[in-house]
Amino acid sequence: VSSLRDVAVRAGVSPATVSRVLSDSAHPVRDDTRERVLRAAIELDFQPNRLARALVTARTHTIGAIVHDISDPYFGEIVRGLEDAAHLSDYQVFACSSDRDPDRELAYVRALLSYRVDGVVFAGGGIENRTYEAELSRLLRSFGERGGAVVLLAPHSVRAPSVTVDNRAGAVEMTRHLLGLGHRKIAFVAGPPHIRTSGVRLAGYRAALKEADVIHEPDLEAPGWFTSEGGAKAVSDLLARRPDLTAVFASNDVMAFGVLHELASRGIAVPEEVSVAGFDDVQTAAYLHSPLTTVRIPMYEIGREGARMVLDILSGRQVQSRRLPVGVVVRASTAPPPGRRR
Amino acid sequence: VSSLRDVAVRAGVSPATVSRVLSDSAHPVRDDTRERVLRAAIELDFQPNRLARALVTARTHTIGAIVHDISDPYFGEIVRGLEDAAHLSDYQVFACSSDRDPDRELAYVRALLSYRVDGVVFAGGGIENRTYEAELSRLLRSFGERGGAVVLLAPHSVRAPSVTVDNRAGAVEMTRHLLGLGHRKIAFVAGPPHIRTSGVRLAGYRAALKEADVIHEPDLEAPGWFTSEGGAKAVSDLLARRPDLTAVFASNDVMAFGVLHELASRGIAVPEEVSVAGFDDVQTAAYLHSPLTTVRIPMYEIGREGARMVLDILSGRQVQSRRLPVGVVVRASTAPPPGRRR
DNA sequence: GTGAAAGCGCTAACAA
DNA sequence: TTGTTAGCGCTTTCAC
Repeated sequence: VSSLRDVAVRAGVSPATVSRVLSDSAHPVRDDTRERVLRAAIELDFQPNRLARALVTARTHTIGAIVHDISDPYFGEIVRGLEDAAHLSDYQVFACSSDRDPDRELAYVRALLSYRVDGVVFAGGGIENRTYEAELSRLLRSFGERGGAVVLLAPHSVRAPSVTVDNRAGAVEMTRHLLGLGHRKIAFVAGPPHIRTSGVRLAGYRAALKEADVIHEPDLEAPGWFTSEGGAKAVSDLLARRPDLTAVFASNDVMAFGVLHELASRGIAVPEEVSVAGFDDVQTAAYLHSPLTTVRIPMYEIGREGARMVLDILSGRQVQSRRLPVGVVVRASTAPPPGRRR
Repeated sequence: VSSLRDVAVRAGVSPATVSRVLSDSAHPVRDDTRERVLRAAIELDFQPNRLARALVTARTHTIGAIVHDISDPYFGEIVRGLEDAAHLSDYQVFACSSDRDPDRELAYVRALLSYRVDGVVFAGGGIENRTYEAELSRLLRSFGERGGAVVLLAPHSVRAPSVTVDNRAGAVEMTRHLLGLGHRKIAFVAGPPHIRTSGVRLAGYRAALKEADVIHEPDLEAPGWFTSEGGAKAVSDLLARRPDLTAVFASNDVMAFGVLHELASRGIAVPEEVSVAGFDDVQTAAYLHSPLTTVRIPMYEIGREGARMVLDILSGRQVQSRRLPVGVVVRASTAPPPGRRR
């Protein structure tokens, strides 16, 4: 528990000199002095207090990441990417799970600002809620004014540079894939209604149907809340009102898992009787019994680029929002509908 | 970007008074003074600087969590539990993914200590490596001396209070389950050899075999590194040398996913031809086509209890290591071996 | 019940 | 090249 002062005393120099050596400043220090300082620091097992440093430099070397749920593999991957890139530049990340609750999210943002994080990254789709959006943009405005970096990794009401994918295009592409296989009764399992990403993916599905002149049938849509349980529930509701469906497009993989499970437990064969598609390409998606056809989102890269963008902003570099590619990965869970099989 | 000083000026009081009001200290403050301070704080949108506070109180209200990989659902769940419990007491958590690399882990620990976290939680099994273990215990000793709390959530060389499960018993129980079904050629897919948890689970498997007087055959064991890819690789190696195996016990679920995938791609039916068991009961385990029989580890609770334990230590309460229950969850992936079927 | 002053551990002018 | 000084924003004695 020694301080820089102790090191100074032991090395027989002033605290300033120690600081210069240990924070390798541009200020010149004679080589043998440097040596002595270094030796003293090692002997005392000195660990600089980053709080004290941050207090004067106004840089904490920390990034806050707001995610919906860190235990959701989608966010796990993103945070891992963030963390790895941050670590390379000696940054630490605070991950905060808001559970898509506006109040909890705001509370976390306030806490992060109190800790004077250098950057805040929003990994999940923004919550659609007037007061939340107003309050958040107010908080972030003052954060930005004092030099904080804000980066978005999904559709959001806040205006800030982003690293995103074209969710709409991904949904369009997957829907086309299913249409191309001959499906016409394609059900859609949506995310939570108040999350922007949900709406964007849904819009892509609808657009692709329209483009193909397939009538849009509202009773083929059901919310699945981006959870496995929700996906299972959704498909059982869908089956109840539309036993004629031949494909289910779950707008994230975790829901697709629930869908697959529910179908299996009803003895419905995938893809022979019903095709199932997901979205995200979460790690385990490829390892299912019937490997999941899905839209691949480069989550790790999104996180990594997000962290890099934060660091770029902080070092005054100009940044531009980026779009990372998405693409359908066809695996075994989709096939032509029963009638059409050759 | 206002400071406590600004609030003081606006409220017409001294900084000390503002501090007393805002950090609700025991020190008495007249009600109307308090009012004025509160109002001024709101008007200025004051956000206390927690770094400055931490510098004087020597408490940062942060906990560092060392995990092997935050994108692994096992750790995702634990971190979520940690985070939720920490959040309730206004604590934030830093999650650090070490990739089971001793150097990276030590680097993270040093960084956390530099940030003066109040507690460090080791979520993953300890790495077996002399220098690592020595250096780590040295770091943690001084950390403990200055009031830091250390809690372990898995087998570890470091000595500290822990929240763990009986990994050995879990492995024993699962092996017995398989033996009970009539299996005798039970393969075991192990975790990374240098991680303590791997060894403990392996020991449980071996002990159960011995107990049942089944000869222990080393060629029925293969390392799977706690990853899906590793699991897939392991089972294909196992199959090559032991085509007679009738069950595979993967010592974590993620590896079991790889095992299931590999078997499926070879057209081997689960559980009809080969039974598969996992360990952990990760979220998606229940949602597979053939829901996985596994040893349930209460990950969320482990994390939650871990955070509580840290907080207890910090508030000077006496803590005792805890054991949380484990138990086999029988699902569809296990059944009697082919010959024995009635 | 309130304020003045010192100081947490560090960095950054400014002098020397 | 080194040291002295001031101060980051807060809490906490100690007076009053």
